[in-house]
Amino acid sequence: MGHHTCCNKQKVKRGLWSPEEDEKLINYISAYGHGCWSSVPRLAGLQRCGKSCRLRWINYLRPDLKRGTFSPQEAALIIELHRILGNRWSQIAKHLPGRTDNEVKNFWNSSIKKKLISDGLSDLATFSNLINPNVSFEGFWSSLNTNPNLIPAAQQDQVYIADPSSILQGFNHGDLKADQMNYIHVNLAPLPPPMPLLLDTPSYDSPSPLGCYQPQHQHVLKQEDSTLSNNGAAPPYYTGDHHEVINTKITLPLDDDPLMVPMMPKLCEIINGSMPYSSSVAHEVDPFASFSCSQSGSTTYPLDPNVLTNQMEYIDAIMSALPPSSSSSSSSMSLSSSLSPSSSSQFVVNHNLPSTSWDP
DNA sequence: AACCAGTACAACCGCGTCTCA
DNA sequence: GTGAGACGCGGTTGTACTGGT
Repeated sequence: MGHHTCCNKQKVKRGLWSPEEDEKLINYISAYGHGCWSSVPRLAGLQRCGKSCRLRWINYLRPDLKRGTFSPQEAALIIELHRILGNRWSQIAKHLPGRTDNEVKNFWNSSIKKKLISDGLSDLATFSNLINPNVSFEGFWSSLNTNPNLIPAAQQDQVYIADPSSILQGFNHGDLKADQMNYIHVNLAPLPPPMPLLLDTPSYDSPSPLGCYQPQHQHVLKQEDSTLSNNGAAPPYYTGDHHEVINTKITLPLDDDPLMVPMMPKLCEIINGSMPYSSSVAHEVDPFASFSCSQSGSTTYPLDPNVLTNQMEYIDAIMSALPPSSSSSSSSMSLSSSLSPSSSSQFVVNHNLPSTSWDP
């Protein structure tokens, strides 16, 4: 248990930051930028190590932070992203504008994790309850049985796949990180045929190295702060108070990240039928629709494979489908506003989503 | 009022990765 | 190619706060 190398050189203060220290740091970075963090404390007149300054700035003082409690939509998004990405908090936080990895991690450990454990249910079940607390796990699960695109109910006990990697190879999707294998029994249970690549879809960009196709202008994004860039990949940054999303196309960070799980069929896709079975009509997918359709709603399952060909698009779809958050500066857009002019929804779902409140 | 347990979250730490001389 | 320093990430700890007794 030692200190940072930069802290060994001089006596540094530790512990909570005082308002005066905050002010010094804000003033310095506002005027000069942080540059080399190791030199920031000296130049800013702080008795702190550079690492501590960096952390304080990133997690607390940065002006684009949202702060405040997490909205139900953000909570649901975190749960779903965690299901996909595991404990990669920085990756998760990139999809929650104004939130830091530390904040997301703390929220997970203090609230969500506890709730999942106390409920004694899988994250899947709890997620469905979060989205629509009026739908029981049994009801949610029964909706799986009534989806004509799924395997017969009698086979749904066979959710465990001894060697999921062989299944993934069938999708030509590469490797999985070990901790993500835990989810495969959920994600791949009702396994469809391999997803065909759509090589000549005009609305899609050139293929990524993984063979995925990236939709252009599915969302309109603005990267507001170049310092937040992710090696050129542009996570969805939004324009602060205006809840407005402007500019550019989706890019995928999959290229440089061998740990990123490529296109697995997701439970939501399976449930709402967005798996590759037929149809050439493109449609938008509401990943949450399946969580709210099990009881009284009339549901037509979409059958089109043209969407969600990888997990990042899947995440984007989740974010698009989330209703505007009352407390958030909007990581989420309304579904309608996220629809591209050329693609209209081809499926009918009675959402009947009650307003939910996050009550850990 | 005092104590205690639980909670939230700020901050620290170690380690892996990156950059550059 | 290599080593040192910087950076970034995830796990963990420490502390302030809150509510119950």
